[in-house]
Amino acid sequence: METYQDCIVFLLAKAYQKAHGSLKKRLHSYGLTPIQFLTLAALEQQDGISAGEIGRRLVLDNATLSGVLDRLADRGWIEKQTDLNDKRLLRVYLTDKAKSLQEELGEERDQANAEILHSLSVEEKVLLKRLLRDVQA
Amino acid sequence: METYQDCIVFLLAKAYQKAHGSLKKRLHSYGLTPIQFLTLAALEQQDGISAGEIGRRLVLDNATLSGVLDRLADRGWIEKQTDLNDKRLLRVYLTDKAKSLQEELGEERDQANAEILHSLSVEEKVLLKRLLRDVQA
DNA sequence: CGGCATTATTTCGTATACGAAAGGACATCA
DNA sequence: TGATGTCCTTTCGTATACGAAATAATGCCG
Repeated sequence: METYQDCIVFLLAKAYQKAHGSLKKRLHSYGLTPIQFLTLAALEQQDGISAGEIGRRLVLDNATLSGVLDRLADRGWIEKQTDLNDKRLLRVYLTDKAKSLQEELGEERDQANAEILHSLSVEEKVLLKRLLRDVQA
Repeated sequence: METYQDCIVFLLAKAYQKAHGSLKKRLHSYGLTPIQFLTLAALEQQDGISAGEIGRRLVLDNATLSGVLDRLADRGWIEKQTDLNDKRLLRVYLTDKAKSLQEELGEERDQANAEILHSLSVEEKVLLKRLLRDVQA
């Protein structure tokens, strides 16, 4: 008989739960959540993109992102700015604070990744990432 | 340079997001969410276990489970009953409605699992499940 | 040019998540 | 037996998620 333990939704949920918790702890002292961190990471790749564009890249609902950006702005990580040519667009820019902590945060992310995957071999780590990408696609 | 796309937290989040959405759609006509479904599945393995025991098995926070059980009870899927020998324990029982829909729901779960993993070979499906269990451990 | 579909964002309602505190019940030990 | 500590559950505050409705701005078509 199939049980909930075999359900891929359960397995993914629990693996994500653990991974999320691991990164969350490492970011706690910065006052950032994993999602807020990912939002900053998207902006590091391309600063000034719009809210909608961030949502597309991170596959985040606009409704969710709206609150995330509010909190990031409140705490001085980003600045929101309406595009002058198209006033529908909300452009988002990293602040100096965010830029100066970029490297430190990257190290926390690397350490979290290592911690989460510590029980896997190098080949398994690569394989898992590929399989997860295949599932998403 | 490492990017957010390589971050295991991101990959797990997005794979989970997709899997969760797939099961969610299939359960929608029953008025159940994936978590509520998993809670019923845990009770199918052992009816009458306590709220805390469900939380341990599903690795769900008690605070979360409290609301989940409320909604399941409101909608007639379970019955809550305080243990007479230890009044701290809240024992949870499936209703006839839940039992009668058990098989149907199992089929929805199987179809969701198949849909989520359709791009993987049989070996890859097995492998992914093992890797996810290793990550959790 | 004016009406209207389209696009971008926010707001709302509901449902997880989770740390922490609160509350009641049990157990133990002096 | 009574004080204390522990266990179980709920409540509270905050942060995702997401469908759907609301709002605002743009673009296009007649």
